[in-house]
Amino acid sequence: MDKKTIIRALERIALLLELQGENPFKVSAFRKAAQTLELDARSLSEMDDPTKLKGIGAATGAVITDLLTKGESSLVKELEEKVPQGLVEMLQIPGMGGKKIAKLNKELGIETLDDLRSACESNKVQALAGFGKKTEEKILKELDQLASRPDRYPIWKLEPIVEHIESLLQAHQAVTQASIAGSYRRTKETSKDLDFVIATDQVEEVKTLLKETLDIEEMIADGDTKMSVALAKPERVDIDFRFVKEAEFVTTLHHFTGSKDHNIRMRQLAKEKNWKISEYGVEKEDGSVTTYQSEEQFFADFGLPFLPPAVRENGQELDRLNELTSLIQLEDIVSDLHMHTTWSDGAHSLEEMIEGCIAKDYQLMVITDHSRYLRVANGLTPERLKEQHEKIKELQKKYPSIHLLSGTEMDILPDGSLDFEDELLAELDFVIASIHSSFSQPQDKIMERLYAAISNPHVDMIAHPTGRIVGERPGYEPDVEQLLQWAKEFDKIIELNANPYRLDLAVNWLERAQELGVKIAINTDAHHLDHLRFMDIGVRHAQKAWLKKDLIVNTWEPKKLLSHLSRD
DNA sequence: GCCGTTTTCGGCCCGACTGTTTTCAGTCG
Repeated sequence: MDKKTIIRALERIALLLELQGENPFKVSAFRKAAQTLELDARSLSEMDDPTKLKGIGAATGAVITDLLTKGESSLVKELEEKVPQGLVEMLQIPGMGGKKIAKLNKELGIETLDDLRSACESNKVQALAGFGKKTEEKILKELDQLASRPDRYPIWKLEPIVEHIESLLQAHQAVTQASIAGSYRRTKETSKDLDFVIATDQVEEVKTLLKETLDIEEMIADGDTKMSVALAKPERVDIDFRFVKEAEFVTTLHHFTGSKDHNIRMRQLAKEKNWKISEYGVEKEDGSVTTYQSEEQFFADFGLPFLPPAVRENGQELDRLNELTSLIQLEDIVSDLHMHTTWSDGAHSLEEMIEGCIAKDYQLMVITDHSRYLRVANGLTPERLKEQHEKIKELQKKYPSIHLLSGTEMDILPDGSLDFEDELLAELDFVIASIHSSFSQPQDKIMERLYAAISNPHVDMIAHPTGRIVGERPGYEPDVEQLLQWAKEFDKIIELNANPYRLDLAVNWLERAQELGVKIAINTDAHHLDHLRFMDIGVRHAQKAWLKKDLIVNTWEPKKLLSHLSRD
């Protein structure tokens, strides 16, 4: 019996209880018990008695004991028999929660989505107390859209929408401050919807601007302090706008940035002081309400250092305050080790990329155009690579303020060989190896290719280690644990590719890399000058894994990095 | 269902909006 099975059982119970219309506090007690186990760093065998944990009581403890001794839970079994499977899907319908679903099931015998549709079509639903004509119409409409709507959107699809709306708001005279909030601000790799917090005294004007400018498919809610819309284009994504007074902006931003678990911990902290946090400020013991100029001030009022949005995830960040000083920050980054130019498939010349990196105050950069195998990307032949190497040497004289390194992003070929000879690799300052082809090979073949690269003494780094595209494709699915072990063994760098399409490695693997002490580079893989800004997203992604700056080689002074690279 | 160094009962984070109601329940974040 492993911990995951127990966690899933407790969550399943919570879900089934919810669908029975049970007391929400009872439901959340099972969810909390699941979370208690989840957040405990220990494995099941390392705990003396999981039923003694805070948040686990008689009922949840019995489930755990059941699973440990009998391998199954009688409560799960009982509920599975009692609650029709079809009800679970109904929770995906906006506006439908446990209470309503339970009522539909109890009063009308509805068990499936099809049952629900026909009950609505024959107007049986609007006859129920608490339901009405509008609810019935809405259910029918949502049922039609259910299959076609993705439940989460990847960060790279949302980014242009966020940029557009932020610039729209910032340009409007009635808006004093505006910011994205929610999971997007916390740099989750996917988000369910977008949340904006807007400080203004002229709510109607701002609402009008948004209504007229955005391509809105549906108004979901339209109140004095909140407007919710479903965007039609470029994605059918839901967006919430919260309107507040200037003074309340910071507490509202904090509130809607979340996460929910972070807010719960903050509210508990407030309660210990007899304070109360709401989006409108912090109510002190004497009833006065404090508002803040910045989130730094807000946290400082609780005696806390600033917690970057990216770490405000499960509440445990408040137990890791001593790690914040070593946490990677954008200002720590002094180099970018992976980028392309017009020599292969980049959009800008060597000089333009160099000037772009100088503008970022970098002390070191590596030009890493593709190798010859990647014909679609105009990959460099050995001759052109040598020519580029000479050119970079010349440019170094012209740009003394930054260390220019000559590198390559060399393909690991489908047969496991490398695209360049060792002799040529030995001449380069920095060698990246990566996979761009034959993703569907079996895992052992993929691992054979990766081993050939990582064990080669001239290879310095493996780029985008899994080849995934967030929300789009899983990549070539290597055995990442094994890859990290090899990286440790051969002392090679593993990339965190900061391009929002990739964010490769994912957070859980970055945590594992740090555990093993594997060196990491955060690189933009820029194919365009504008892509150099991805460093920010990459750093925030790294923060989600609590990566310490010492482990990240592009925080290192050029001297330290160069000595590491020339170690052999 | 779980918790308690003011509590073994009465809270549980808190507030906005909608739709159904004539004062509020349910849902959502």
